[in-house]
Amino acid sequence: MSITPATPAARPASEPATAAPPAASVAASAAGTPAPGAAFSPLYRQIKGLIVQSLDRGEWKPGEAIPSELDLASRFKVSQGTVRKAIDELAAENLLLRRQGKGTFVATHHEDRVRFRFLRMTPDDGEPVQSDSRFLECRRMRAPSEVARTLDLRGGDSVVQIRRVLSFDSVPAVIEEIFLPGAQFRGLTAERLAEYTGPMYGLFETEFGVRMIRADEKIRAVAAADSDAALLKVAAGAPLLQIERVSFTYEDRPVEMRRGLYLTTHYHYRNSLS
Amino acid sequence: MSITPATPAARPASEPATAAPPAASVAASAAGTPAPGAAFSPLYRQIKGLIVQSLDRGEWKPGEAIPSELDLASRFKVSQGTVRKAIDELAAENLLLRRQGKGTFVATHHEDRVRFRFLRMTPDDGEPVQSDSRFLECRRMRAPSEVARTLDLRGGDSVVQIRRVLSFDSVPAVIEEIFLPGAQFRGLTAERLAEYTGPMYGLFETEFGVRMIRADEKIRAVAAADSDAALLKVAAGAPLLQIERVSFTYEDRPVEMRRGLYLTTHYHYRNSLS
DNA sequence: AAGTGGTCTAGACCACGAT
DNA sequence: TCGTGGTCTAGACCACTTT
Repeated sequence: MSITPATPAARPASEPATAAPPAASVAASAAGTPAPGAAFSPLYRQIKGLIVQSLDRGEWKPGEAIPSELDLASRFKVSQGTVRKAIDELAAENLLLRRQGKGTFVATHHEDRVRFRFLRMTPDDGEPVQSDSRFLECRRMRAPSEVARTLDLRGGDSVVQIRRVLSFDSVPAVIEEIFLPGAQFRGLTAERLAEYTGPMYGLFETEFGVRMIRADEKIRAVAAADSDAALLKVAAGAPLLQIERVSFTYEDRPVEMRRGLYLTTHYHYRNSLS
Repeated sequence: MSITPATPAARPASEPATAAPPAASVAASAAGTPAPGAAFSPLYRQIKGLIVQSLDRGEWKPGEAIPSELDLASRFKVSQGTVRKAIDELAAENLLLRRQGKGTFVATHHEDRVRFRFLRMTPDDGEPVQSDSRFLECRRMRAPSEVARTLDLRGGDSVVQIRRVLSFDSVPAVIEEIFLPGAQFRGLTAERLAEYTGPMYGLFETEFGVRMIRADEKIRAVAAADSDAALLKVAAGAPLLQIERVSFTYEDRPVEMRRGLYLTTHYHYRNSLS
């Protein structure tokens, strides 16, 4: 990234009167003479990076509007079209949300549309049901090696371990174990979790400034262990859907590791391939 | 769709000398005066529809290049930018594939990149392994009511039923049952299937002109029935991943219904949420 | 009426691949 | 060298929302 927030477009102060705009050459010079093997980065992608940086450092909060395209264009000293293309990509990645006539907004987990992208369990018949969660555990511990590895922590770093049971219509259907980096979730307690109503990622976002953007999942069918079977009120050995999820925030930094066991007799995991 | 293939851009033959191009008004007039409640459809989306029609009727075959942006622009009597935006969306939906310097190509299941979007089973360690399939059945029958419903067929229409076992490293790991509309798959026999090497969707595409674009899946954990357990060489009741898939071709027409049972002791289903 | 994002055009130039 | 897609700009106008 050769364009810095301080001097957004480090370009030669060319005369604006120039008939043929040296557009692409500006991008090339801004990106510096590309070293052999260095990837060419178009202007709009650099602008995109700057916007992500601003999102990351919380310059605009989830739910808020970001500056208009023309504002950003003048701030970065590029044309509106270039800003537009940067925002287009960010909107396609669901980091931003465009609303014609109103502005462009930072996506938030407090909206259903965002929430259902990360909540894939659906009742076989009928509409989504409100889930209610009972917390079994919420404690701090040194990160187990596997957790440290996937969350990119050092061996001795602390993590928060959460265990909970989710029920649909008062029927227990999900067991979840969650690991979060302790440093980013100071003050997270069982009470905070219990008293909060709404999506968990919403809590992370508003209370701890950590926004989940993307997640990778590994899905398997497993037999219920005795303890899990008891919590879900099924026979030991009953088939359960196991989902291991690693969630990422801006710039692909991992911030959550989650293992869920799902009873799928009346619910299924929906997915779309394309 | 008010622009027809015959008269692509049914616009008033305005003088090209006009300084201020009546671009947007053209789109509006092309779309007709929108009835109250009728959605406004921008020009590039109408162009996109025309391109999809051409793809659908096989004007350009999978793997082939479509005409250049300038060619399409002059064919449709719009600017290159408008064609570009239409193609951008089609590329984002994986119907087309852009290659700088070479052209824009119709996506094909004979490419790995496309194939792995529909093949989500991955070994826990190591790289993807070639699967080999044994066909248990391939016969024609009247569509069962559930199949007829999801494939949008009439009650008495014929379907092809295929049953097969997939093995990784000679270890049986998947049982699949597939239903296809008989009318679109005339001449599909067990022999044709057995002698064909490569992805099944590739066969559908080149032999029957049916291109899979998108699929919806419902995923569950189930206990292995006796017959399935025997095929997979596991104990009855063993947990299996069950995936029900409905695949769609152009214009969202359903063309395949598939039910798979997966042994996930050494493999998992990978997914990315965003 | 003013401000925002959305569409459309036209033209210049760059990066890439084939010739 | 040429043709392809890719980037960038500038300007006009449309659609939607709020004032």
